[in-house]
Amino acid sequence: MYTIKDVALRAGLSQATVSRVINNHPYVSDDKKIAVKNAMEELGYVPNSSAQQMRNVKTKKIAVLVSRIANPFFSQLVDAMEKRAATYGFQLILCNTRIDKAKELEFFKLLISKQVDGIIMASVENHWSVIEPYTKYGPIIYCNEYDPDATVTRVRLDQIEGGYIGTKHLLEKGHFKIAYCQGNDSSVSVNRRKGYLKAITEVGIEPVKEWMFRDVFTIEDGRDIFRKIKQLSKPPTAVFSGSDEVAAGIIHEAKKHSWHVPNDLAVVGFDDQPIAELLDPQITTINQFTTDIGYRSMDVMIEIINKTRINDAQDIILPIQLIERQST
Amino acid sequence: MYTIKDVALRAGLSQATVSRVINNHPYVSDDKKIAVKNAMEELGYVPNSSAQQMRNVKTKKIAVLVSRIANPFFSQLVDAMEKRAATYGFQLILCNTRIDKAKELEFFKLLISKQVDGIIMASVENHWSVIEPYTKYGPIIYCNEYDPDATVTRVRLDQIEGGYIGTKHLLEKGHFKIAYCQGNDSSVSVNRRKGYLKAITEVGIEPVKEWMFRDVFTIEDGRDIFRKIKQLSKPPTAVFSGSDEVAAGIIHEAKKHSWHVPNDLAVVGFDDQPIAELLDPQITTINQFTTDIGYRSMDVMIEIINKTRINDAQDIILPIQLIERQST
DNA sequence: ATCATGTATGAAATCGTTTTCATAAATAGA
DNA sequence: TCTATTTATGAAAACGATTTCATACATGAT
Repeated sequence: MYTIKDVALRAGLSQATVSRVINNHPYVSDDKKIAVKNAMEELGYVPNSSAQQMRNVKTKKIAVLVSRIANPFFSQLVDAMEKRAATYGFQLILCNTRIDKAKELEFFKLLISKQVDGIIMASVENHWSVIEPYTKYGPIIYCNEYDPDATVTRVRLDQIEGGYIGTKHLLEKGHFKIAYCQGNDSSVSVNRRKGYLKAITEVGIEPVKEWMFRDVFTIEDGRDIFRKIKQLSKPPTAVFSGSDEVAAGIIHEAKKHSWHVPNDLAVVGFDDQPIAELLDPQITTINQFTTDIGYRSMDVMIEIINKTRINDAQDIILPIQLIERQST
Repeated sequence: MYTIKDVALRAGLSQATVSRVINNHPYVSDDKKIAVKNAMEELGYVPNSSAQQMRNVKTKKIAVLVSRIANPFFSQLVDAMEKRAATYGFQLILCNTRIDKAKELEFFKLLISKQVDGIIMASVENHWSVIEPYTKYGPIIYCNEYDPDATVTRVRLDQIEGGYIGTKHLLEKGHFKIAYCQGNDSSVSVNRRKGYLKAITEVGIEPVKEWMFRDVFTIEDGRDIFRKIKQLSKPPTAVFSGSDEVAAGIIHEAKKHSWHVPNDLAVVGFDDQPIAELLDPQITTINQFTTDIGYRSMDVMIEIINKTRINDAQDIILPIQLIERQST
């Protein structure tokens, strides 16, 4: 394992000069520059990152918090983030919080101990008041999560609008009994519900408690939802589900019980995942332009790290779009 | 930002004693131990990782190379790896090689510059002879990739068997004209093809060049394959596709062109992804037990890092299983 | 009482870089 | 020609931890 000392020795120069070449500082003559580069090449020398970081060089690492990378929405999002990060020479540290508050907090240690230059929170479990103290250790931004209290940049979609246009679409299709599924009480869910409620109350419909489902995340959860709906004395005729996975579960189970989608039950998904187009019937869904959110969040984070942008309480809102297919 | 010096000052002790408490070394009296812990607590002190790593403390980070995290097989695999890594206090650095040899080599710098304790290669682009020189900088293992030359631990599935049982299944269903799809020439693809060829030649069938498709990865590629098959003067009656995504593309496009699956065209997938169960018809596929490969690889890597296992040319082979559904 | 051993602590060296400071040579301006 | 500035280089300090070395006090055996 070679150090800068070895390179200096081999080039017949001082460590300082080698360091200057590495960080291409001015005032190094061309011949020495070449001598150093040759020595580095010959030894296969790569600077020890820990030593560099001790001198306040950036780690070029960014932690990305997601609840679970196996969720296609997140894996697509992270894929986009990684792609953009790589073009700037940054690495991603993958942090699965698994919807666990304590686990989420643990990851902030990466910032305190200077293992990362910043944190992108693509999922957030804790309230802002508990996250805020960590901001003094480095930049934290929100991605796809919205907390009005958070005094940092929030790259996100208008989830209220998402809930609104999805529900509105069902209303226009003639449905008045619309169920609503959500995961946990994240800002995303809360805002989508606001949109849903806005749409139905606009036309004078009261929300029905039995049609509001919580903690619905997976395909299997979707199947459960269908079974529950089927057992209701007054079942809804449409469901606004929180994701395409849930929608797929509902639709698949409905077919198994010989319900016709959309005639017996209309279903709206969310995310426009590949599966939405493949299922029979194809799923009407809401496109979140995942790749764009990923790119944009990473751009913002890198700008903040490079100090070409300040991290204030600012919303960057990206568009959202209904894609009508066969499930409604 | 507090340092060990601040903690020492506050506790009225030396840095050495504080360090001893952090690394719980023996020979520290209980009262001082408590004093140090209180001081650390009060200041919210977390040791600077770079400084620790300078003294050869482990980084507790492992790089995972995959071709693309958005591929559900990889995101599931990485999810499992992260879960297991977290229980040992390790973080994952996500490296998307995007099937690029140069990009793959870049990631080895993480090892040379001591930013990670080891590398798990869940995809490999370069030949072993170019990877081998990096092994002197730290442990590298293969996961789900098989290179007989590689003199490191390889956690993998018997892909020859996978290709064999999938093809055999089609033969038993009465198909003799079986097409074969693969991605690039990775060890996985090469071995599966061996299994495919073994199965057909066993019953005296000659491989047909027009039925061997390459560079097939995505749902869209699957659709292409169907269109190509449809145009053939002598089309196959069955396809062994490289993944459930490809299978889904083929099946979906076939339905669109009013071909009946499996009567007009039988399709075998690979991976047993969620989609395999949701599609109509459901996809007959081969289960790779992704979670198990992830867990096992991470166990092996951590054992090697902890020096409780040596990293020799050893194969750890996990089982593989055919799941018969409706597409065959 | 004396010596060996085990326990407890701190001063200072160390890890591999970057940066400051000092100094010397080269160039430019008068 | 003389001074001021720019260019070029190296010695040594600094970053924040861990570890070695030295030292001192207890304890126990003789």
